[in-house]
Amino acid sequence: MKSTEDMLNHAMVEFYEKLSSWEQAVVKGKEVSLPQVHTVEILGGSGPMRMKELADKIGVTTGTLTVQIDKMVKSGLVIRKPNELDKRSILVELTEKGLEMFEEHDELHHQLTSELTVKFTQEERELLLNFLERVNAEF
Amino acid sequence: MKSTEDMLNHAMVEFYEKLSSWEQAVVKGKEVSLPQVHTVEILGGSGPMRMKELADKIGVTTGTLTVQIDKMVKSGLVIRKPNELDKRSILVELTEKGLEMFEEHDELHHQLTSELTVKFTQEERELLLNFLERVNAEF
DNA sequence: TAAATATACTTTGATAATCAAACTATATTA
DNA sequence: TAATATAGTTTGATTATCAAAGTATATTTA
Repeated sequence: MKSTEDMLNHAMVEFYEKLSSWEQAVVKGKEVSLPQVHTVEILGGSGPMRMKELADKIGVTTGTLTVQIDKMVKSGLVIRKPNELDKRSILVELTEKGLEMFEEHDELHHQLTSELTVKFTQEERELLLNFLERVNAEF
Repeated sequence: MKSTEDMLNHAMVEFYEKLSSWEQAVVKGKEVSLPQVHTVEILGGSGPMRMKELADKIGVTTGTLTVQIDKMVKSGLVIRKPNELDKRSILVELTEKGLEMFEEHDELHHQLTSELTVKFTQEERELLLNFLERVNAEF
């Protein structure tokens, strides 16, 4: 008999794997790459961010990110903004077009979330939200 | 005021992003690549699997997967097994060494899960497990 | 304060990952 | 049986990625 912790661990990994596959499938066939959507997703959720911080979140070096952001600037998704607080760094920010892409993508996530919790009562949804927020706070 | 659904959606995406960063950080500096760990994770969780199915889960073409599996066979993590039920396909299976890597990696996940739910009561953990299992079932 | 060290980002050159398309073999459908 | 579909591999070209070196600004240390 497996412990609750084992099963919880397994369920979390499974959820992650499935979301990962879903994300891959959603991006497939679009003109933007997965890392680019990932970037839009992060900037849309957290606002303008330094290169280093963004690179860490995505899991690439700043060298790699520089060329990726170059492309995204060229395609009009983001802009580089000087950071007055620390002139070594710069801030990457979504453009209007980037924000639109974020909102489109977020809408897909929203639909997915609805589908995944279609059999939940409103009370259960609120409880799940509470749990996830507490889990995220520990990260 | 945002709706519960909006917030739930946001919390799910945030959880996914954080787990994604964590995974990246855990693999960093190891001799295996992220896709390889991903493969080990999937095979460890679901057992032997056809190339096509595995490629879909990871989000790459079978061509890409063939060369990745070649490397993993060479490094002793997996083997190819004939599939008697359909001779066009083959099954990819973890070796003893691959299983060890899975268990090592799973232990890290286990630790993480413990940390993330450290402030949960046993009852809450069971409820979260129930929710996640229901969410996973809808996917 | 001045010098030394650290951090943020970019550039460059080499390596590795990825894809689409062509190819082989087996299954399924007409 | 013939035609079509599916699973996997190979190949050649493209793209992504990294490590290391270079530039500029901050921070620390002597």
